[in-house]
Amino acid sequence: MTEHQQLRQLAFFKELNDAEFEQLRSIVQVRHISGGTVLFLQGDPAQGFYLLLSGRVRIYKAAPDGREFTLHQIQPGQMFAEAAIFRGNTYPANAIAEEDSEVVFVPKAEFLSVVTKSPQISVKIIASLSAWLREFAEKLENLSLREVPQRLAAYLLKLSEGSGSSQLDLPTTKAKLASELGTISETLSRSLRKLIDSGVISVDGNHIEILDAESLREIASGEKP
Amino acid sequence: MTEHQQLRQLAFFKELNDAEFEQLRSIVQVRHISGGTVLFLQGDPAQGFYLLLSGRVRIYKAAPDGREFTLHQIQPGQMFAEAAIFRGNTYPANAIAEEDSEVVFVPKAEFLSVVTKSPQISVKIIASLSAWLREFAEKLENLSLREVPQRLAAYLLKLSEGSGSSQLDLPTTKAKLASELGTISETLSRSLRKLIDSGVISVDGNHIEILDAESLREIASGEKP
DNA sequence: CCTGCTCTTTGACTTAGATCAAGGAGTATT
DNA sequence: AATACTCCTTGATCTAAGTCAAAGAGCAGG
Repeated sequence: MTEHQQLRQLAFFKELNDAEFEQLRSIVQVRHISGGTVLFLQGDPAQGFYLLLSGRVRIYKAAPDGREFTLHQIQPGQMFAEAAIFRGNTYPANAIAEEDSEVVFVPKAEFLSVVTKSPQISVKIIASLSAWLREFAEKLENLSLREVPQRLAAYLLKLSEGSGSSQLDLPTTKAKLASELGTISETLSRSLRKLIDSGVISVDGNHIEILDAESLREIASGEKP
Repeated sequence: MTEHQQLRQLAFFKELNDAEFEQLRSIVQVRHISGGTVLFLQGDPAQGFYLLLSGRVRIYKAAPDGREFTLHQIQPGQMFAEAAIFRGNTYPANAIAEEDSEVVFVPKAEFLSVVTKSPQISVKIIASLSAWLREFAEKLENLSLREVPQRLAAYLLKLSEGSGSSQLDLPTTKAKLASELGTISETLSRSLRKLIDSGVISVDGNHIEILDAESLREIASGEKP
């Protein structure tokens, strides 16, 4: 597949006409990022935003003592850091490639001149920002109003709904998952153990099977302590 | 001031030409909301978004047991619930008028047909969503990586920067502030007491004076325990 | 196969902050 | 001025979850 085709397939570019597409294509860069590379750090001047083509990128906040909170795991096809170029002049979080990845980098200045003329692109941006917002609102709700076992149960249910199966594979290490749930690996480990011991799930490495979806739902909704 | 003038002054409408303004004006409704009225609840079908003209509206998440977390206090001139009409079909949180308020309600369907044609409006929406996103990211960082005294110190500093003075007035009750900081009034009360006892601030009702901004900054950044 | 990794689990302990309970303190209502 | 509010503070516990420490489990490289 040529780079042209690869770009054209992205949801972001799909609904553009050829002229708009060529205009954007001329300003973007495809970058190959090796696993472990930091794309940007919180506070860096925001010079553009990204679209993930392949691989995995993690967006996270970090505390001075090394603790981290994962805001989002970017999936191929998603854009990220788009808010940074519209408000404030710095990235509001850190981004790291968790494995070898390909990204499209869209420089800020050139993009802004395109976006003000193209309602189609604006709508894409708006949709993406809205999705982020919804996810963040949910994460805020989780952190402030729900405890770890509840968050874990909700996370597992969501994963299994996504795959449409009671079998699921954790997309990351458990340590990373803990950081996404706003806790640490030890606490996650204990929460998983509780679920295992009460017969709700079974765990083999990163593979999990939901044995009692009903109970899991009750735990997620807070009905079950 | 006529309603026409009042609307025209809103940042949201300011940069539109007369034709665009009239088009929008014909679809929006100005509503008078008395204090304590719930505008919408999480899960309600999203029929439109709002602009706050006057008064105060609080956006919050609620737990079944009555606990609440305040996502945002809307200030006059700001829009809210705009994400709801672009992604998902329900409001993702609750909204309540904290005092008598005037809002502009913009119905979803009519607005969507306007937005796809107007890059100016799109950019307004994008800017607002980006601002929300930044704030939510900061709140997530606070909840997951910082403890209550740190959050409180950062909040006070922000307020005083906003007013450009070491004197400041809390915009809400302390109970509401606690809910915004992700804690409860008892804990907030104790955190304030610690700051008072160490001579960093003085408190008289809802009025606070920052006596030692340097220490407050150190507490906010986590240098000082 | 051993050695040294990283990731994970489990146990013992500590702690920030929530909960429960009891008063104040200010303000409005009668 | 007495009553009844709402809001706030303080004290005494309780508990979820973080910290510290150690050991198991799986893997990669020599």
